[in-house]
Amino acid sequence: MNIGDVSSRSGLPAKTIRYYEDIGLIKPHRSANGYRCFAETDLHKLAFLGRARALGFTIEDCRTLMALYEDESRASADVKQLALEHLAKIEEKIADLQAMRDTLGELVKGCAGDSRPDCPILKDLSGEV
Amino acid sequence: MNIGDVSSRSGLPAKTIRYYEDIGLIKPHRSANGYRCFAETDLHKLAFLGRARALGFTIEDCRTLMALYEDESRASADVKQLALEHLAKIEEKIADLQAMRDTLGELVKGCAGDSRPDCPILKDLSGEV
DNA sequence: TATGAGGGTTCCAGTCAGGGGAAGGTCAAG
DNA sequence: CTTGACCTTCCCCTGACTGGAACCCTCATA
Repeated sequence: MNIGDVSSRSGLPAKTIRYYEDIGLIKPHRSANGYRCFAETDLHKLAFLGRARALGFTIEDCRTLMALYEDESRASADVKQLALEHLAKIEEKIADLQAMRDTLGELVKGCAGDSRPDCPILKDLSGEV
Repeated sequence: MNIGDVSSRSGLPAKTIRYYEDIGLIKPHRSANGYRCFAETDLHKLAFLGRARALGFTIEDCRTLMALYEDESRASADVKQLALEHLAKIEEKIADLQAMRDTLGELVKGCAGDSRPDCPILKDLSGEV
């Protein structure tokens, strides 16, 4: 397969696939004309990466996950720990964003949103509380 | 005030303050020795920026917000619109993260986390569903 | 007077995960 | 033979800083 085929079959942009080769996540062969030549296993890896990235794992996490996946003697505890750490980061981000949303929501609620200059949002930002 | 003073009084790192000058958000004067020389109004602006950034506004949003703040004839509707758009982005991010959390949470729940290799997390990532 | 600590300055490079686009090689169809 | 769709490498760009090098300024102390 050429890169266009893997791209459409994996859903990943060609740029992303080249980048993943660049950082050593995949190692496709080359055809005589210099084109990348992907096997089914490469496609499988790319799909794996796409799903892991969609769950928010970092590239380095993905590298570790792939290594675990390929290691038949892995302990599921190692996978679970990585997932739990990632889950904790997600929870933290959610909490941060919710705090922003709550504060901002309150400010928006108090703002008339008309043609007058008086505005509690700016008032809060400027520190006049 | 020197940059160290504004840094501790605003809570922003000196690096960040220099960066804000670089991109034109503030324009402190200079002393004879070349040091930045901050007035109270600069400190006030930096505090404004710090609060806006803490609410997740982008730098460009902050630029707009500051301009609105300094424009006495602004309409609060403009501020409110900016805030509402930002709020919508926050909501979207929260929803994305919650979807990740839910999926990942399910996978983690199903993983024994022991010394055996069998792992539903890797199974899901590899597409064997 | 030297010197050392603790400010300050500029500039360059790196972060993360790719995206945009230029310049050029390859291949199948008309 | 040319056109158009692919493919290649290469370099710069993103946001919002952060780290570090190399150098300057000021003051207190030995």
